[in-house]
Amino acid sequence: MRPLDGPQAQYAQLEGAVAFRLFADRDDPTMTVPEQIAARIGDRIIAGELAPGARIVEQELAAGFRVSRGPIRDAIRILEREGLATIHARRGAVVTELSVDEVREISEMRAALLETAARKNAAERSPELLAALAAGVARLESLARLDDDGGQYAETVYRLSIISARACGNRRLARTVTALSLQTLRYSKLGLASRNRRQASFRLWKSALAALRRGDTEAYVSLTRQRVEASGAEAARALQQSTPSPGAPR
Amino acid sequence: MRPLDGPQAQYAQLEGAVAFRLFADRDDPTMTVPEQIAARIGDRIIAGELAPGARIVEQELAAGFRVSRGPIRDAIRILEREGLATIHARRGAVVTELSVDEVREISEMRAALLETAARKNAAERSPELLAALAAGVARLESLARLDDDGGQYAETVYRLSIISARACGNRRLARTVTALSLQTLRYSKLGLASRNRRQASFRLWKSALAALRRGDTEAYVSLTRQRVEASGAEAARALQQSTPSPGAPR
DNA sequence: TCGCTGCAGATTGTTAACAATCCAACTGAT
DNA sequence: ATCAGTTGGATTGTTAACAATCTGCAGCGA
Repeated sequence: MRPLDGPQAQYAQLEGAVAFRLFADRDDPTMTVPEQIAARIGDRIIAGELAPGARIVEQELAAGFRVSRGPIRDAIRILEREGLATIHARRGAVVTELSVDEVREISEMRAALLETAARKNAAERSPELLAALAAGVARLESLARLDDDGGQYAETVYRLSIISARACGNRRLARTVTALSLQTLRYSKLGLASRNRRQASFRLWKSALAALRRGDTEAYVSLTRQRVEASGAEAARALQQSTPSPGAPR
Repeated sequence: MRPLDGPQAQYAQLEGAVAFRLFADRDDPTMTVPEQIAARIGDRIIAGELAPGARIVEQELAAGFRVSRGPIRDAIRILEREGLATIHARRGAVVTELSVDEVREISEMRAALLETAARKNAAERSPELLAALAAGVARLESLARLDDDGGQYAETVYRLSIISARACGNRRLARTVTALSLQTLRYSKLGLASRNRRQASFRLWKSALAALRRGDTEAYVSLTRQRVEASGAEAARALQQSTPSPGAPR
């Protein structure tokens, strides 16, 4: 973790690539220091470097980023708003740890919102969206065959969902879908770890794209809902299996 | 605005009734000081005491609540998360001012989420929910006839929406619906200012309740979506009329 | 009159020290 | 051995002072 350049760079930019940012598309081109710090910590959470349940200690981060605890506190609030951190009053923050039920809840919300987006997408059928989806689905096809942990596939699905949400024109809906997807991305990767799962997922995407191409709104909407629900169910199943059942004897 | 009792009451409760709190149903029974302050400021925003666009100055609030700027900053972040305040980096915070388009965006999200909730409600048809809805709709009937500004009617509708969202069992969805509804409540009141509008709204509620009672899921879901969309459209229309058209001649 | 420049006050952002709280280990009695 | 009470260290919450930034306006020149 690279520190800031010094106290004189109070409002300066933190260097380093920042992926997966929720509010990266904001009007503001200049991110504040707490926002940049939140972005860097968020990246580490998504990458799995900071495991779910891990404590987030203000002093440690302050030392790491060479700032005082004030901006760090701000950054933690931002992470909480994005759902990546959970603050327990007077007991500190931890990396958010989702239960199986919470993964299902998030999936249900994603389905509702992405269905709305899909219906608007189908009504508009903009060439830009079709091109972006086609490119993404092509990428999915090759990634589905790959023999890795499914991380790249899951990230591509994540990006495609956001493209679809953004294209519907409802910025607030897009932000919410992004936040929800980001929270479950860690768990979606688990659900897409096997090649079979990825290929089943890919078939749904392929059918959905075909439906959108031929202007079959109802089929596109229905397939979109199906693939969101399937992805959520897979993530929940994988999470349940990875967790040693809490009530099991011995 | 009543100040805190003094520095020794650092973690004490702020006195005074707090209505319309978003996170009131939290696990934590003890609210932190910034949360209580945010709740009090939020109340003033909802009540219209702080108008949309009004500046929120840290020093003023700090003096009013007799705390330093730290907790006030925290409170403003909470209000931002709830959508009631908008922070402009290094330029301070203002009471969120929604555009007509933003009201429509929020309405669209509410429709998507409340439709999902309605479907689950209809599948379960719990006696508790039916009773709560019946009581609320009865209250709507009498309020629809009243000759006031529609504030009470709008607040009852707000509460009914939340009851429905909570009953579906998805806590996250309920929180989001609550936040969205809270943001538009100020504008919904405008849309329900005339008795005719309230009576049209009431007819939709009455039909929806009847559909739920007789187990007609599709009708209940469809009527729920209709009433959310109608309410959003009314709010947007009222907001547009109340705003002197920005591009008007002269 | 209009636009530019550079102060000055107001306000936000940051810091470091102090206060309050939590948690876990220790104590001692039953 | 178990459990209530106590104590100390780690950590969060708060404060007040200082630094950086923004905004409006006076002054100046064209």
